[in-house]
Amino acid sequence: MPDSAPESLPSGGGKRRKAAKRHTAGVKAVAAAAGVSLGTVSNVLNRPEVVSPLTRAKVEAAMASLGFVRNESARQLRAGSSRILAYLMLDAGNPFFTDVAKGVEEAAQAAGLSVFLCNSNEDADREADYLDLLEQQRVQGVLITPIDQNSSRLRKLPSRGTPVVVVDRNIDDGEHCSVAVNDILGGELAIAHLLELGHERIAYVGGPNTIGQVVDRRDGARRALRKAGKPPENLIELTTGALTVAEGRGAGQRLAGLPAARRPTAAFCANDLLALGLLQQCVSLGLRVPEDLAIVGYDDIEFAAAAAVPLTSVRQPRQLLGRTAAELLLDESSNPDHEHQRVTFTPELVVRTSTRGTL
Amino acid sequence: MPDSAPESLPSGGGKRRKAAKRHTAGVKAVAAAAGVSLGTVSNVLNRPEVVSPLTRAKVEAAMASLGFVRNESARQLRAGSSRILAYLMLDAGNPFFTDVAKGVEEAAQAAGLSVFLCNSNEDADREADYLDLLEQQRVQGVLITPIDQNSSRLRKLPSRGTPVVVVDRNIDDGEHCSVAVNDILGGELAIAHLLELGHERIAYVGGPNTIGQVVDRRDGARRALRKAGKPPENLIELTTGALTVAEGRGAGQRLAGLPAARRPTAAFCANDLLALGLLQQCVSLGLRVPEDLAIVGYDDIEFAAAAAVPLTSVRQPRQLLGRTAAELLLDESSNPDHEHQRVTFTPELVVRTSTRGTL
DNA sequence: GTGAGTTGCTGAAAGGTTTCAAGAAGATTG
DNA sequence: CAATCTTCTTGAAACCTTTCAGCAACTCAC
Repeated sequence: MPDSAPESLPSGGGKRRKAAKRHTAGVKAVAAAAGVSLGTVSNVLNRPEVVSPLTRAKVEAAMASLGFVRNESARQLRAGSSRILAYLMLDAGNPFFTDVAKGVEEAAQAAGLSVFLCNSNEDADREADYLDLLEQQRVQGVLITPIDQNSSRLRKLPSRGTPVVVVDRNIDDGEHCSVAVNDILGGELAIAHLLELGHERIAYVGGPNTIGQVVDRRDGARRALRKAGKPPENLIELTTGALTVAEGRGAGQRLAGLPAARRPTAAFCANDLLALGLLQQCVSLGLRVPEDLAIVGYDDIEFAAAAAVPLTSVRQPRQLLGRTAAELLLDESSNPDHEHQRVTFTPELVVRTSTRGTL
Repeated sequence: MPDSAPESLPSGGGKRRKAAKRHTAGVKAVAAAAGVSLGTVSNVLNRPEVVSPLTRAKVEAAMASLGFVRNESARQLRAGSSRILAYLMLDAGNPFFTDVAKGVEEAAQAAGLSVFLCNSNEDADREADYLDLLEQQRVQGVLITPIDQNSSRLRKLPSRGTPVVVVDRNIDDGEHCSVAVNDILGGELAIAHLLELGHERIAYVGGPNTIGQVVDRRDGARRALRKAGKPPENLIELTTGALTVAEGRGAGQRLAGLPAARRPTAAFCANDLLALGLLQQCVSLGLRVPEDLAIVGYDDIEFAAAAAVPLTSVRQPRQLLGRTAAELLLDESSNPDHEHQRVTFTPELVVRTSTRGTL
């Protein structure tokens, strides 16, 4: 990587303490300092209302002066409950998922919980590692957009007491709730739109096929063709290795390299990152969008509207997706009568210049 | 929010268990099942090489059949160490920070640690809450891009044993390492470029001024003017409430509303999100970029190059920033001779159409 | 066949918190 | 003033793991 070299590593400040030793005072020290018992300190922490204002003040003063920091491991070990939710994301670099995360955070905050974000980065091993870790941490629950929805790990968690809600994917194995958007319908909307504009040869850009969304959107595309009475070969599949801008550029290269006669006149991309990369590459190789190649993306991320050619895209209710998922998770972990649910939202096509041309 | 309503909440699968009780087997149960002692099970977990292959197999079989999941709280309480780093981000929705996070994950993975991402979302209260939480969790260390670099909390953590590295900001209080890019220089580069193109009245779009980067980049801008012998009033400050696309659009609205005579001919934005919003709004209001308004962004996120008008931007070594920060943190928590360092990288101007026009 | 060295396993203690039954002190009632 | 309630506080047990000194059994050399 030809990135900037450090300009200076100079002056820096290795002043104080070296490798700091943990020297935190515990409840015991606080109790001694305040002249009360352990139980009382714990009460100040957990049930302030049962302790008299005077003692409480003493204890709080002691905590402040000793710099007491509650040891959450010990708390959780004894109390058995965690105040943390985790959202294991498919790709933290994709604005779609960070918007979903915002919805999750919103719901968690309302319930007084905190959220840890984990990024599997479309890597099944990392996903598995994180699932193990989160289970060992005994988090209150896990939200996940899985790369591998059939992972045995995924199915095992709930039966061992860690609730799991699957986000942006519908799974019906009776073990978790799931919240999704109808991806088949989304694919259908996209292709129906392109067919209506008169396109015949259409590329589908997406991959890998282990990702459920990629498959569903493609199946929706096929369905649209079928409904329109077109042969399935009219959908040309361009498989990518990931759902990223860089892969989109690669696909653009491949597409633009085809002789004009054989080249599709439109491309439907499994997400907006691919679409933006494809768009960028095609434009820079001299193809006109949408005249030479119409492009439809998926997700309608914020950057889609600001692209070189504003992107037609299939919009999903991102924050709502996250919020709903978190609420289901909270219900599962607090409501003894919880029943697993599958919630499905409906996507919506947003038409912009990349298919329709200037108005 | 006029977002899609649930299409169906039907069929769902409330089949199995309701609110699952935690019924995890512990080391004790495993020991009993395998016919060995607690200590041996622990050895299998932590020092597999000291236990004979035969016993190890028995124990592992017992673990598998009981579905043993190690309780990390107990482990950490006793062993005293956590295998987790946290990166507390300023804005998880900003691709710049997710790229930094990638660098962090890379370095952590190489060291066998996991990363939890937290999003303060430019909210000082949330930042404070997360800092408390992470300290209580006794994470191995905290990486943070602070919204409030003078927070007392921030300074207290290291003295209590939680190493902190400040990312994308230089602080010299002798309490932490920090890794940053020279933002003053970055601002200077941007403005020098605009001056060279002949612009006289230049807007600086950014805010709030509690964020260090916003201030430094502005100061760099001022310095460039001074060096060129221009009066400081030539820099017109447009203060925003956050560094987001939406705020950028708002600023665009304000700019475009000015009479052409008083309107700046160029705008330098504190980050690319603002720049993209500004660009989008200005274009949609009929301004031509760069003819009516030249725009320079900051960060050079992946989407900058794919924008309606490819964006001139100040590039920072994002992943390197994260990787370096994580490495410093690891050094701090493992090397007894650790000395705090301030590492500064050098930014680089990437010129594109938004200032230079078509070539 | 004795003593020293290995190897593998054991059992109790420790880590910091929460919980809970029970006690102490003070207030209220008849 | 005894009896009953309240209001606060207490101390020990429990949560699940890791650690470590020590023990048993075996091997090896002389």
